[in-house]
Amino acid sequence: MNQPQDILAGLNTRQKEAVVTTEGPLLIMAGAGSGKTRVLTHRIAYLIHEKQVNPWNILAITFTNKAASEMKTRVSDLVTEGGTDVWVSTFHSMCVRILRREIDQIGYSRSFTIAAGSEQKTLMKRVLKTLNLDPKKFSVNAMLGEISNAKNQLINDRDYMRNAVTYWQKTVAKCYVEYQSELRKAETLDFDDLIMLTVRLFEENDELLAYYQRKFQYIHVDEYQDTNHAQYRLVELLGQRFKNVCVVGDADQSIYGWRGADMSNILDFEKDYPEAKSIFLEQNYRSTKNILQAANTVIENNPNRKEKKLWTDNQPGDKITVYFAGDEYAETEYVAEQIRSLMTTDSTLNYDDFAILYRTNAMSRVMEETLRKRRIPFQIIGGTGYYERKEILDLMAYLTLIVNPADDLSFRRVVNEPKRGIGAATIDKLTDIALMNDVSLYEAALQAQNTNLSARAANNLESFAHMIQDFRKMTEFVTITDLVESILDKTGYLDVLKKDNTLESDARIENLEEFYSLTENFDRVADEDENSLLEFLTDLALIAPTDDIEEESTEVTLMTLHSAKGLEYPYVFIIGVEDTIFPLIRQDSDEEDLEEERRLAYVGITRAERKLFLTNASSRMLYGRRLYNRTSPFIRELDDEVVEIERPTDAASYKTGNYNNPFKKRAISGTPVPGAASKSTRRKKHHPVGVGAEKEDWTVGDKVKHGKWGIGTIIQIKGEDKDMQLDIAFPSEGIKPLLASFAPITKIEKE
DNA sequence: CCCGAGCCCCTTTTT
DNA sequence: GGGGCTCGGG
Repeated sequence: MNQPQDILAGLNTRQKEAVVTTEGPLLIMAGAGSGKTRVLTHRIAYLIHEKQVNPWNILAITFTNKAASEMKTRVSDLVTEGGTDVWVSTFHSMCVRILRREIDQIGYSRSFTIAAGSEQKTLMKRVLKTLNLDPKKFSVNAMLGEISNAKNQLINDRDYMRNAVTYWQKTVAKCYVEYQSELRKAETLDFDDLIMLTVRLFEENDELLAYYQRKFQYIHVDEYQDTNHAQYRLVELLGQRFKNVCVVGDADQSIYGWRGADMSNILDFEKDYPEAKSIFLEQNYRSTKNILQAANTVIENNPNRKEKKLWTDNQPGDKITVYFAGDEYAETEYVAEQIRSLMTTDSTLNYDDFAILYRTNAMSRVMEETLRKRRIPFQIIGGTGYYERKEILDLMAYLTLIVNPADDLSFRRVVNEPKRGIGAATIDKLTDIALMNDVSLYEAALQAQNTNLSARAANNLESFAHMIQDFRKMTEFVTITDLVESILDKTGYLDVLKKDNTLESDARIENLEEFYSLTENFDRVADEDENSLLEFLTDLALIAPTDDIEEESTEVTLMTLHSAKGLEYPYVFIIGVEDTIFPLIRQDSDEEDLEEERRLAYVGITRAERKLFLTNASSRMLYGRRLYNRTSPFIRELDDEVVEIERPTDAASYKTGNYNNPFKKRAISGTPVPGAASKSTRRKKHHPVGVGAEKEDWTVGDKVKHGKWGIGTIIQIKGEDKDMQLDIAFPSEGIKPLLASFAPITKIEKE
């Protein structure tokens, strides 16, 4: 079986070439569905089998943990032994693994914990407060975003401070320094620290770097188009010695720019590695000709793009169905009905042959409702899900504090949860005490008796700290499942919920019980010798939404377009394909953002194997507001010949249907045909109400001045009062849909 | 110190 | 539409 010819069997010429080109830098430009995972796994197998490379000298970096474990399995299937010794992991997991061994060299504890999402926010909120900053001017999100960007650029807090020029930068710098020092004190790293500190570790320690360079003789990076600068640098450092760096990716699928991903990493690979070979995989094995043509014509609208054309030997297949619904309910009904009727027609189909994709998580709710009503089983991937629930976060904070008592973030979260008479005033005092003695809150609490705290408060704190101490001792000899059970019991957490006896508390109890399936799974495979609690928490922190997709389930899968990257389904629905929603346009969106949105559309379209549906609604409720959106330009960009349009047959819903024919060509790209606005929204009296620009009396044709984009013309008015939306054409920016109550605009008086 | 009511905010995508 | 936060009363 395991002969080299088997390893190359079934690969096309280009794929074979990519597999056997093992020495030196290699760029594999792999279009969607061109079999790149196959190439990567076969290449690794080939290295082991044919080139006698030790599995442990091979590194492969994937985008998600799931992709990593799949790759491991597939490599193991191809080689006789050693498949599991290959390092296959995500950047973040790899860095954790390295840091757990080495981070003490740069002064951190090796049992550091990881702060994700909501924890970072909580911390940043406190930072803003301590620095007395107006949260209206400096939002937690903006601040964290800026710091994340800096870290992705390998700029640490001190460098940032040194280089800060503007008031905004100087303020960010202060926050960055404070944020970092809090994390540091808590022996906690955020996601970006994992990469940045690993790079720092290597840059400051030649011997250590040399060790890992010798270890990783063959390096593979998948989804290279979505690497950021820090990750780029990490690969560069590791690959310097052997230069056997093989990167795989597709610039057209670069969709993580907002997260610091830098497409030029892949575009400039040949410059960075002058001796690099490039191989292009352009034959698609996944989709029908029509689907590919749709994908190709859409992506061709991106001006800044390297020419590339996917082709396939597959059948032309069905046309793309574009459906115009009246509102979001009609839209989801249509999707549900299609699934039902397709399954009736073709009995070989299963629910898991269908995926429903959307631009924002918020859009899953109506879809969810409809599917539930129609009794179609489904799973939702990602979103504000399980791991963001209060009770789960509380429980995880307990576990984190137990394993890392220095973690003040977790301490704060659970010290009075459930209520045990330790209020804000007490915590403030304790914080001062801890600060003065240079100890953690936990340590300060252990000795609360010897302080000026009231006897009652001190007692409460001490018994809390002792309880944590006891849990800490337990970890040495009980499973995580037992530990969790003990926490929920001894802290009284479960009791409080039980006594509450409301629908909500029942749900929380259920969620906590679900947590046991995680711990039990982990306990089953846990290594006796390792600090398994720490490992358990690390795994949870690094989990990606798609890691949770149930392979065996027979359910329809709902997820964002981002989450769908790398996946494929016979039938794909993309819902909410409307202007300003997909592409998602925000007030500061620019041309580059639009191109990334288009790449996202490309990713979405190419997920479909057999049949693609694009749906939209002429009116939809979003974030408590009813929006009236035009059809997405992406629909307009499709070739007429690969599309068939469907509209509601039911007269009632047709009434609210989208009157705008998306294929009616526009005078100038982005400028609507005169009269295209529906009658109901065009000429309405807008009475001055509210506080923003909606209190003005606007008419189509009015000239306005925008704070950022200068002078523009109103071309359409939708909704009224606080829901008023103005479409304004700016000479340099094109058309921007603005929510009047937020828009920084003023009317220009006629001269 | 706790809890509830009302107010306010926001509202993209995720390792 | 919904969740987090503040403020005021007990």
